[in-house]
Parts: sequence; C-alpha cells; structure tokens
Amino acid sequence: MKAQLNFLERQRQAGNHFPSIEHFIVNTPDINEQKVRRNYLRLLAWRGVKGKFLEALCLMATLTRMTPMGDSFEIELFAQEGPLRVQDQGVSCFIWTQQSVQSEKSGLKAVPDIVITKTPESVTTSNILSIIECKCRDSIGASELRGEFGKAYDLGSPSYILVSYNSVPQSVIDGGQVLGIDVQVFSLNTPERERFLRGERDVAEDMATRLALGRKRRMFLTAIENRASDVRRRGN
DNA sequence: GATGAACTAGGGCGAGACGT
DNA sequence: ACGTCTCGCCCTAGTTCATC
Repeated sequence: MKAQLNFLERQRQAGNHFPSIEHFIVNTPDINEQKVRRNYLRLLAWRGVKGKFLEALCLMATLTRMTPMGDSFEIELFAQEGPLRVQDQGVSCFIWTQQSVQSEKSGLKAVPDIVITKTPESVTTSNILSIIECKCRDSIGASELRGEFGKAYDLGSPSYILVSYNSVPQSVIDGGQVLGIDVQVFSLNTPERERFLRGERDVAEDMATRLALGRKRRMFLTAIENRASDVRRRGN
C-alpha cells in the first residue's frame, strides 16, 4: 500500500497526476498497455516483498527440522517473532526473527533475519547459536561477504548461514567457506531448478536440509579457530 | 574496447527511542 | 497519541578498475 502511494507520488513529481493506481492503469485505452502496466506494478511489488517471502520460507524450513516444545505457539510470518521454544536434534533452543541485538563487544546494533539462541531471555551475543540472513540482491560480492563476516564476528555466532535468492558465483561460495559464512542459494536459482519445477524435489524440504546441515557444520566457529591458529603461528 | 568485479552513493522502509 | 529523529536493512544505479 505504501509502495503504491510512493509510486503515485513519484508519478506526481514527474508531472503525472493519478488519484489512484487504478487511474494509472486505465489512463491508456490500449488493453495491452494496461496489461503491461499491471505486470509492471506486480513486478515492483514482488521486488519489494520477495525478501520477506525468502525469510518466511527459511523460518518455516528451519521449524520443519525441529520439535516444538512447551505450549503450542502461533507463528506470525513477516514480523518480529520469538522466542519460539523448540528442540533441535534433542537440544533445547529458541528461535527469533527480526530481533534487534546489540553486540556486547563493539556496542553496535544489528537486526539479523533469523536467530537461534541457547536461552529464552533475549538475543544477546552470549547466547546466539546460529544466524540465518536472507539476501535478494542481484549479486553478492566480496564487499557483501566481508560485511557479513564482520557481523558474524561481532555477534559471535558459531554458525552463520547466508541464503541468497539469486545464484552466487562459485568464488563467493568458496570465499564464504574460508570466512566461515555458509552461503546457500535458493533452490529455484540453482542448476537443479528444472527438477524442482517438475516436482521431483521440494523447495522447502531442500532448504530445510541445507539449513540443518549449516547449523550442524558450525562453519564460522571452525573458520575463526583456524584463522586464530594461523595468526598465532605468524605472531610467534 | 568489452566485460565483469569491486566500490560508492543514495533512497525507501520499518522499528525504536525520545520529546511534546 | 503523535511527530521527529536515528539506525539498520533493503537494495539499485552509476562509476572505477582490472583483466582479457
């Protein structure tokens, strides 16, 4: 709705006064042009919300590999949520979304998409077990990866999974491995896309498997330990 | 020169803090 | 309750640089 108002405002600034989105669409008598306008607006809308959908998919995929504990809970997608009490492979933990967390080390704040913590009080840098970040931008490069590394380091999460909606160059996936950032690509944008479209494989199931493996791998913890050994050797 | 990667600038959005 | 401001996150678009 806000996006529609902004679109109308941009049109107004360009000298085109449309009282509503419908007025913009029917402003042309050409039926085909009306279809083009509707599709254009749908694309604009999708561009704005696809990040939220990817985040919701990751949340649901994470939950499918866990056992709910305590009182049954209602999940609000696309919103701040948590703590959801669950068990991950027999271990009790808590899931949160869109929670603001301040680093106890740097004092800087961050709002990770999905966080899993050891304790239910609040998300802090001393109880985070895993972080999932969803990205929908066209490409993820070195600066993005290093930025995520900085956040992972500051928040001190043993596992940090970066889910990209779009395909990612192998060099970035490899670089991520060294930095401890577990880069995963949304299944429909991998070479296996056709198998998902034919229904031979399930997108949510695939994501659940990838995320569960990512949590288990604890790649960031390993990377930090290896790097510390390297630096220590050089310093001695 | 073409291409792709890396970098920079900038704008929209929402949440939270704060003052009135 | 409301308005304003800051901050973090979301990108997109344009520019620079390196490589072929």
